[in-house]
Amino acid sequence: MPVEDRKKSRVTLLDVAQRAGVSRATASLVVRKSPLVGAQTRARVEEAMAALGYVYNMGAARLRAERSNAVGVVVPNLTNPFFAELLSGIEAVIDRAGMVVLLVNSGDTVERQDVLMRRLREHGVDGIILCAAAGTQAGIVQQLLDWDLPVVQTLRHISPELDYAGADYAAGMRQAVDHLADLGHTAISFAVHGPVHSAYDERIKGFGEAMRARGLKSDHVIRVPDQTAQIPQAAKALFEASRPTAIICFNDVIAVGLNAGLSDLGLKVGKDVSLVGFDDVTEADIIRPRLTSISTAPVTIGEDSARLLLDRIREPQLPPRWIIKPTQLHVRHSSAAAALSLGIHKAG
Amino acid sequence: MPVEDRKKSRVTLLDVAQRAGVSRATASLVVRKSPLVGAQTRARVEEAMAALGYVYNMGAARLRAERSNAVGVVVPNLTNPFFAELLSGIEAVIDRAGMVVLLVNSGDTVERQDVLMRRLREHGVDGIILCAAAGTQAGIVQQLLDWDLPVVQTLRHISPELDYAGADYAAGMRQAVDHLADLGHTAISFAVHGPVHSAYDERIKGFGEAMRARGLKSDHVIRVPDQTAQIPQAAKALFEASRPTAIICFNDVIAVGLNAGLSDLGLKVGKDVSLVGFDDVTEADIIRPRLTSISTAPVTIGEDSARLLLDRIREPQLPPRWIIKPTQLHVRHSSAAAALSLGIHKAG
DNA sequence: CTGAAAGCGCTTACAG
DNA sequence: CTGAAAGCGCTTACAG
Repeated sequence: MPVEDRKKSRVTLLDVAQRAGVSRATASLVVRKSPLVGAQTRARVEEAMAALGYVYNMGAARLRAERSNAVGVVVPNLTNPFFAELLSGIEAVIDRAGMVVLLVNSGDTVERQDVLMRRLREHGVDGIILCAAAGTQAGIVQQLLDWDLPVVQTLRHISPELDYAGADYAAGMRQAVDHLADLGHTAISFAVHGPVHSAYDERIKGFGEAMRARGLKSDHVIRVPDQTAQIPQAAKALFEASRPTAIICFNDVIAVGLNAGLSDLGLKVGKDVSLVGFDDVTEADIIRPRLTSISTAPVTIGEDSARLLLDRIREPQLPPRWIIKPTQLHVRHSSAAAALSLGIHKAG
Repeated sequence: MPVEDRKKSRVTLLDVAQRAGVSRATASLVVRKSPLVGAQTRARVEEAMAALGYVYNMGAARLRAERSNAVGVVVPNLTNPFFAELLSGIEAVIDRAGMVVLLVNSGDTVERQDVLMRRLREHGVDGIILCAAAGTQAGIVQQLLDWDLPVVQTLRHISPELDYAGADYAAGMRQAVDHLADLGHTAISFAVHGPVHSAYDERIKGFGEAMRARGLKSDHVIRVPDQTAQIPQAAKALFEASRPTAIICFNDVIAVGLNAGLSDLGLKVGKDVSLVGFDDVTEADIIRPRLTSISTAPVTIGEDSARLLLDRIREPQLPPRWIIKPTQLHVRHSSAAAALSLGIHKAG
């Protein structure tokens, strides 16, 4: 038959009901797996669905039931492998719940984020997992409440009133500092980059407090380029600025870049200078020297945030919950005792 | 007012129309930016929408109009940075079209893929971008035609009847082989892993043909572990098997892993042995030695596949189109003249 | 456990 | 350019 006719003849729940000899309401109950329907009735309906090639129409269901089985996920960036892992955790949990992820990328700008949040809302998502763009104002929370839309914050938080899943970044910095201080390092720099947000602040603050707690100077915080490709070149200036014997990195992207840059300068990482990364991405174990890093388990954070959202959709009145996972120090070969690191002064 | 009431009082197009003093149809035309509406009428309606906090209900629109402004994207894997880049390209184009991405992860199994394709269909997506799970049968195409659902294949193809966006993998292998042969290498191995699909076959075939074209033996194809963390350990066996002076890698993940494994064996990559990667991910330039690699531009492929899908949604009767991008050789420091590579025999 | 009726919020012809 | 009516496919009470 012609295409027109095929389109017209889309099979509906009524068709299924008629073929099965039941009412539309009963067919609807079968689709939704209600226990109210008897076994043989259910079987007849299911057979009819199969025979007719019935496709459930979420759109129609959503219109009546105010439930879309879709959640929005707003990330600031897709190419950073860290966010890909986060997304992977989110997707797995949402998928298991029989729901679907609407993915949007804010590019870390609040304007785009605003447009995209509206778009998600128009699409009727049941809730949103938000890794807020840098600069997002806490005022957004009021808007979200007005919208009556469940939201959980992930990795970055902007308000105590909203659920949050993240890692204990300050504790992670403490682990990094203590590890290096225990190895005898005193001149420790912190290499950072990227936009400023809660996770940034917590790391900066964590670094400062941990350094001071060990009686060390905490003012060696140095920004390196945001562009991955340019990070290696930043190694030189970083040294000339403060002559560190050890460097803690804001993330593993920086660590990998500086590892290259230091080697370009003729320095042996893990001998002349120690390097500690942050995030512990898969790669940390397969670069040389193997990278000592603080793991923040992005997949787990993704799973946590998805579970928080599912709970909140189910029970909107729940008080805000924060799941903050401890970080873990993975010692590998890029960090070593300070005595061995003195060789760095050759580099000047 | 209580929450119940707020929910009830969801503002609809009718509310907007009444406040603006027009009919619902007119308000609908304004929402859809129809040119049929006069400027001052439009202004009145828009003002009413703003005043009332109107939110367009895609679900209702879709029910009537059979258009969801959402496309499904099926990937086999999210944690591989390569797919994240692909996704990034797709998302950018779909976003620019005012549409939204439904993201699902098949885990590279056809069973999951089947479930997820159905789910996307129930959600009423306007089309699907499919990076088919390994083992997907060409029979799926008939199902897709029955479903009347626009689909474009990306990175991997299973049928000539469907649109496809990818890279010329065979040509890429030729570039890699020619580059190494030009440097005087004759004992060249090909390190592969992962599931078997069209892109896999094309690379294997491309390697074999290119080697034979240069009069070289093409049987040194060696599988390394799929698990990234285990790749470095595979370097030793790889050598004992065939004593290559150069290795071409199926992708950069393998190249980075072997780079580490070779260095663990005391071999200098780019001197004792040459290494050529495939994909040219960002990282290729920031590991040491810098990795010679064949770029396949995943972001561009993502953009291409999204554009193909948008075109097909607009014009379903278009003949199938294939966009196959040329690859590019990026020579860096991991590949060098063969004479320098003889030192490898020390490793035995 | 099942049926008849109403309605979710929009768009689509069809008149004017 | 605008209005009144019908209907997309489902679910929700309400009776039985």
